Amino acid sequence: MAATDRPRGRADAQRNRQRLIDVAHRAFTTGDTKVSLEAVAKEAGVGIGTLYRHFPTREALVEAVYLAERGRLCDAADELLAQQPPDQALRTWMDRFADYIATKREMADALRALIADGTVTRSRAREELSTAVRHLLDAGAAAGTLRADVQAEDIVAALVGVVSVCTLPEQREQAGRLMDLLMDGLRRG
Amino acid sequence: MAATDRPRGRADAQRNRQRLIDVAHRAFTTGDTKVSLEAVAKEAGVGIGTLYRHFPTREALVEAVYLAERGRLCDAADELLAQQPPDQALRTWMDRFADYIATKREMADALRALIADGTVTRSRAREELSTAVRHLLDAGAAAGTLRADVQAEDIVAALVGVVSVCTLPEQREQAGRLMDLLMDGLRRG
DNA sequence: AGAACAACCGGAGGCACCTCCGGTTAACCT
DNA sequence: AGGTTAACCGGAGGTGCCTCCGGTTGTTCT
Repeated sequence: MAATDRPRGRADAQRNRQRLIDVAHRAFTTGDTKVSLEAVAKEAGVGIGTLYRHFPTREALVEAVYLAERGRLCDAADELLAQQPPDQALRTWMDRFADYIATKREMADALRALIADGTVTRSRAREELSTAVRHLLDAGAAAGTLRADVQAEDIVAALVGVVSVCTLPEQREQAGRLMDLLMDGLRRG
Repeated sequence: MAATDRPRGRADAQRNRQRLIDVAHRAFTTGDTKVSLEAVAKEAGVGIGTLYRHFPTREALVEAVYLAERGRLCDAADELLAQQPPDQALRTWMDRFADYIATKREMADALRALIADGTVTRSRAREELSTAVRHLLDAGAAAGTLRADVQAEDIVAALVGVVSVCTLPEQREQAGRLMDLLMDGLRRG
């Protein structure tokens, strides 16, 4: 019986995986232009094959990189609900979502690919975001301020659509207007 | 004085340009997967350099290919206004827009790139679409059924966002729901 | 017609993506 | 400790994107 309970794979594999995530994180946030995955692999000291085995698609890597931050974003939904009426909380959360994406073009592309590809990609990101939105919508429906016939997945799709189109800083205002419009459609009466 | 009034460049250049458009049109609509521009050039019997000189970006080629069809789509806005109340006309036009894009993933990508890039790309496509939407919005505002404080460019961006996220046939329903939501936000009272 | 030149042609080349598979090695078992 | 093996490693290679520039040709002017 091993002392360690299921080491979950080889040690070198885990080390490489973490190294790749760290390097990618730095490259994504530092770089102003599109990051080359080959460069990430090289800087992490592994071959390109290793990178692709750990992260079969670019999106998979991006998702792993932003796992923690996305968790905080989703948690914020419940926290906002404790401080504001549901409809206001939803609107605030939308801004947080836009902020979250703002510095991470990679993330916007990844999310769009995830939704548009539409394969059975039950991605974790999509799941978490839908759950967060659902909490907000349910609270609003219970309070009577938001419509009850809206699907959380649709709102996530809408938000991803907005940020996919409004990627540049100077388009931030437009994103705000579109989210306002969305809210107008979501309110009751 | 030449009989022809300004031949607009060399004859072979024009021939090649048209050939590229024809081949690309066939390739875009026939192909199920992403089209290789190298393949288009080869099938048109020209070098890749010639293709890129005529169409500096992939978007430029796509725009040229769908010029006529897009013109018809934009004309439809005015025709719809002659047959339906403005708000209904707008909603119908949104469906036409989605249909237009449906068989042309290339077009959706091109439009998104055009809007997101946000450079001074005063593209013809963007211009025409905005004009069509503006007619619909203005008519609705005059009739009092639609809000008057909405910018046509925002609606175009929203529609492009929707179709960028709902590209697959099975996501067509979701696109419809999002457009309904958008309309709810646009109506007055 | 013939010359001169601006415009056009086309492919080689550099970069990045992603796949595939033979060699290597950490983990486990006896 | 030593053997077995499943899992991992990594880079060569095929494809597509896009640029660049020397050679070619249609057009125009005399």
